[in-house]
Amino acid sequence: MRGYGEDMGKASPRRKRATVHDVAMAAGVSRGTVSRVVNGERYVSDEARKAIEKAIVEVGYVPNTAARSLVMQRTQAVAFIVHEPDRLFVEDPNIGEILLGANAALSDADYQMVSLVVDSEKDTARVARYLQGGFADGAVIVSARQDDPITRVVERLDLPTAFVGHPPGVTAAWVGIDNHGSARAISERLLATGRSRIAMIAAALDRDSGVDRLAGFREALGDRFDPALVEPISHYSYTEGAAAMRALLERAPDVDGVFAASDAVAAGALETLRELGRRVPEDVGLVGFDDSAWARRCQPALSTVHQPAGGLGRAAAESVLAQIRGELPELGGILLESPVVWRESA
Amino acid sequence: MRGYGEDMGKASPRRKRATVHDVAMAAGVSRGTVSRVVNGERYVSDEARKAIEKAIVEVGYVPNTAARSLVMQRTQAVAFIVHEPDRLFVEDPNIGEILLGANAALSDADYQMVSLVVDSEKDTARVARYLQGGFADGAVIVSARQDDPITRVVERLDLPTAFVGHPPGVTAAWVGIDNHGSARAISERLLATGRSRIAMIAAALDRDSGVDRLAGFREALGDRFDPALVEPISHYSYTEGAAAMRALLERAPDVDGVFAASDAVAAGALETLRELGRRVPEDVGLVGFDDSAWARRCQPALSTVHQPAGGLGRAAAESVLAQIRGELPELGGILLESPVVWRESA
DNA sequence: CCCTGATCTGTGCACGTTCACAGAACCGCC
DNA sequence: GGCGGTTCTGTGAACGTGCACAGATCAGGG
Repeated sequence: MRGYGEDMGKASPRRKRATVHDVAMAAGVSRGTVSRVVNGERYVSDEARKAIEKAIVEVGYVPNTAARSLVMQRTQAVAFIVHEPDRLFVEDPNIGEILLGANAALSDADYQMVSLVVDSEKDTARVARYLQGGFADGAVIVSARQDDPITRVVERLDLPTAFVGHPPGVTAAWVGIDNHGSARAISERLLATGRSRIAMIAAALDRDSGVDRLAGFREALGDRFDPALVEPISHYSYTEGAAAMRALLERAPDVDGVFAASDAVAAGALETLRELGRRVPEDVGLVGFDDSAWARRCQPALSTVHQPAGGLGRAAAESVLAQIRGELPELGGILLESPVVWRESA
Repeated sequence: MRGYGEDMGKASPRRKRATVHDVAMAAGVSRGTVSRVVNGERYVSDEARKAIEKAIVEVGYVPNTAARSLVMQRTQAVAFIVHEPDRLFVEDPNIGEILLGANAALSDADYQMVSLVVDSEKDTARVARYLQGGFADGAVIVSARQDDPITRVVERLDLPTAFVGHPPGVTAAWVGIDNHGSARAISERLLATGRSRIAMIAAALDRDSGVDRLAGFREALGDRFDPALVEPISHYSYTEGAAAMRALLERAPDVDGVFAASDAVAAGALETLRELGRRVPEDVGLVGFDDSAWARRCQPALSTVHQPAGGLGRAAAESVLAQIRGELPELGGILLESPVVWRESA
């Protein structure tokens, strides 16, 4: 099947892509005019426009993104950076929804989303290099830690950025929910149902969300706050939640209310409670946080705080887009509503 | 810290990035030599190499990706395309793991992963345009449907591609599991535990996975297969699973075994069984498919088929990378092991 | 008849990189 | 000293696009 002497053999491994020049040739005009049509500018005669539009479909022209972004100094792409241990990325239902929300906002604005999972240090270097390579016009960053190298890179490049959640010490734009207030609200209602020995399984205290939820809990309980009834765990995970509940019951068998820092944690706790024969909500009231799929599927369904995950992603992406347009980011961040949802578990 | 009136005003909005030229100036050599150092070629004197390496960190040089991909005709990026209704993307635990597996393989090869969620028709057009724009050197495609426009675009561009799952009529590379064989295996063991009225909740019959699982079930049951005991649903979802189980029990109250097409479906079915007072596994044996987080957390834990989701993503990505290197894709696809896992539910 | 302004079109340059090529410097050897 | 080979370096393309600029054409008015 190798072609004969006809210069370029037929069935070449990959057909050369048509350029703006080919379109110009086919339409009998110059590159500049084609460029004007493609970018929808004024000052093009109807005749030329029609000929060019016809030529475009004929030769199958699609603009070369690399060339365009080289000359335009922008890529029409925004990075979605999630900084989590791999496992959690899968487990945490919020991240998927945040991703979809951000993706929707970016799609609407005709931007691409490049998602980067950074876990190991090697990944950190790779992502930093990538961002410095100028491959993205902005970044949405999820669950950054304190003193995060990625955060530093982004700040140094002063790339349009929005964080989901509010990493301490960062001045960039962020969107989030009022973890403190919501935690207080759900803890207060737990109190109002007549519980007296209320514990908390506090997770992710290296993150603002974890710290704030604990603070809200503490504030709600006031004098009745007992440090011995706080069980800290490292991640928002089911298994750690189950273990923490077990530890808590050993230490204080008389607990009658538990605020778990997330629905996954609550689901784990619920499992332990069931194993140890405690009825929920009769013996122990249990509440979670996130309003994820867990909450609705637990038996009994969890009372929890509704987290507008999709909205967070969308808002963060929109903030990045606004900054790309040259607008200044909102100072102090954006807070989205996160109402308490009451179900059967408390 | 701001400089004085030296031409370029102080605090300029964005500092111009250093180019290969700046490095050459600083090191007192030419562009070509810098390029050779950056790309690790031979024929560079130690002296020049040292001076250039020093200059690179001094001026903070990072290669411009757009310029490089323009001249190299490749982007060092692979698209990860997931074609699902948004909700399912979040619910389906496999997709997250597939994504991570693919991401890991691509990272190892120093490729970027661009993830594209296509749901609406608008998204289809956008993604097609994106791929035609030459922004990716290859594509991993998850859960394509029959007669998928994206599939057609990819074929037309003859872009290095690998599918996760085996869309009918597609000749490109794919990786998957033996849905047929695994479904048969788990159905046979269900039979072996002495069940006689065995039903199946069959999902996603517009996809190869759904069709194959049903076929495997049918083959295992042989003469005992009863079409009236097959309840079809459209997606692998919890809620549909719950509803299907209800319908099944109304139609045939004496079922004593159920093969649900996925763990999520099984979890829904389990919920219904519990509500209607059937004990699992005593009254009804129940098995799922996927070995997702659902399976371990159900009460009782589900017997199921282990699906190596991360491995599928990794294998698909590696196939794409191989094709980019110019190797021919494996004909007939790659099958990964998917062993049956026995737990308490059957 | 020329000038002014509006509309439309073509051309050269720049973006930052890689690659092919030409040439310089050095070595050892006849 | 000349010569072939190896090692090293600089230079001019090219990749495909957008943009600034210079012209071209045309209409209308003094």
